[in-house]
Amino acid sequence: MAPRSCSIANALGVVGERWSLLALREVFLGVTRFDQIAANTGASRDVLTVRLKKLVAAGVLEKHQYSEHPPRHEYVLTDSGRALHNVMLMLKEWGDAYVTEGPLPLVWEHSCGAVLEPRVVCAECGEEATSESLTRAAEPTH
Amino acid sequence: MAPRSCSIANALGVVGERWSLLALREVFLGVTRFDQIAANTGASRDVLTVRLKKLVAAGVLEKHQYSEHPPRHEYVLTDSGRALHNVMLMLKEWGDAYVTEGPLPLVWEHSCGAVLEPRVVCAECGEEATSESLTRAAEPTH
DNA sequence: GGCGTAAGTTGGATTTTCCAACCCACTGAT
DNA sequence: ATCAGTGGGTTGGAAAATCCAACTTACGCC
Repeated sequence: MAPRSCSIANALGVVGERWSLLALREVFLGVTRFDQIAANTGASRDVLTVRLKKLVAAGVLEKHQYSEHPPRHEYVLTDSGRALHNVMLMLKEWGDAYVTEGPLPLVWEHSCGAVLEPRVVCAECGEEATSESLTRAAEPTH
Repeated sequence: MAPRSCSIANALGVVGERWSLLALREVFLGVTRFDQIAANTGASRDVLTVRLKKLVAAGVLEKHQYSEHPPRHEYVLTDSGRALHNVMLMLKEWGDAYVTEGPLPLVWEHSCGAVLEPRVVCAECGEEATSESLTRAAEPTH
C-alpha cells in the first residue's frame, strides 16, 4: 500500500522540516539576514543553510543580494512564501490557545482596530468552515 | 541571545515533528487505528508509536479502548486536536496551490454546496486578514 | 594592523529515523 | 487442535539528520 497522496503531505515535504517554518516566521517579521534568523530561531547555522537553500529551491524564498562588496544577501518571500501567512496564523492561533502558557508573546491587531481573532470561512458563502460542515467532494479515480 | 518566544514555535514543539500532522490527518479522515495510520502515512511503526504517545501526552489525541479481549484501541481527537483542523486546512490549501502538481488528490465541499475555498478573516469585522492588514499589538515587556 | 560583522563551511559526536523482523494475544476457518 | 491472519506494538542495527564549536573569506572602520 502506497501512502495516501495528499497536499498536506506535499506541503510538509517543503516546509515540514524542523526550522523551516521558524525561519519563515522571521522573514515575515522582517528579519531577513542569516545571522539574525539563526539567532532568533535557535537553529544551528549549518542546518539553517540547508533549510534556506531548500526553501529557495522550492520557490518559497528568494535570495537577494543587497551589497556586492562585500557580498551580502537577504531573504525575501515569493508569492508562494507570502501565501504561507495563513498557515502561520493558524499555527500561532492554535499554539496560543492550546500550548503557550502565561501571557501571549505576540498579539496581532487587525486594520479594523480589533485584536485579531482569525476565522476560517468559505469564500463562497462566508460561513465558517468547520470539520462538520465539510464533505469530501472527490476521491482519486486512479 | 535566546530564541524568540513564540506560539508558532510552541505549536511546532507539539505537532512539528515528521509524521505527527499526517497521523492527525488520518484521524480527521476517520482512520483511527494504528495499522491503518501507519499504512496511510508511510510512517514506520516505531516512530508512529512514539508520535502517537506524544500527541496523547500533549492532549491532542485520546486513546480509547473499544475492545477488551483482545485489547484494541482507537485514537480520537480532543478539543485541542479538533482545533488543529484549521491548520490542516490552510496547509492543504497552500499545498494545493503551490506544491501539488496535476489534479488535486482531495477536494472538500462546504455545506453551502460550493467547493471549499478557505479564507482567513478577522472575527470582529469579517474582512480578510492579510499580512498587510496586521500590525503588532504587543511585544513582550520582559 | 587589529577588531567586528556577514554568511557561510567543516569535522566529529550525538540523536533520530528507518526498516525488517520479531512478539503476544486473540479470532475465525479447517 | 492447528494454522493463518490481524492489531498493536517492541527490538536491533544501519543510515541519515542534527548539534555545536571552530574555522574561513571578504570586507568596512578606526
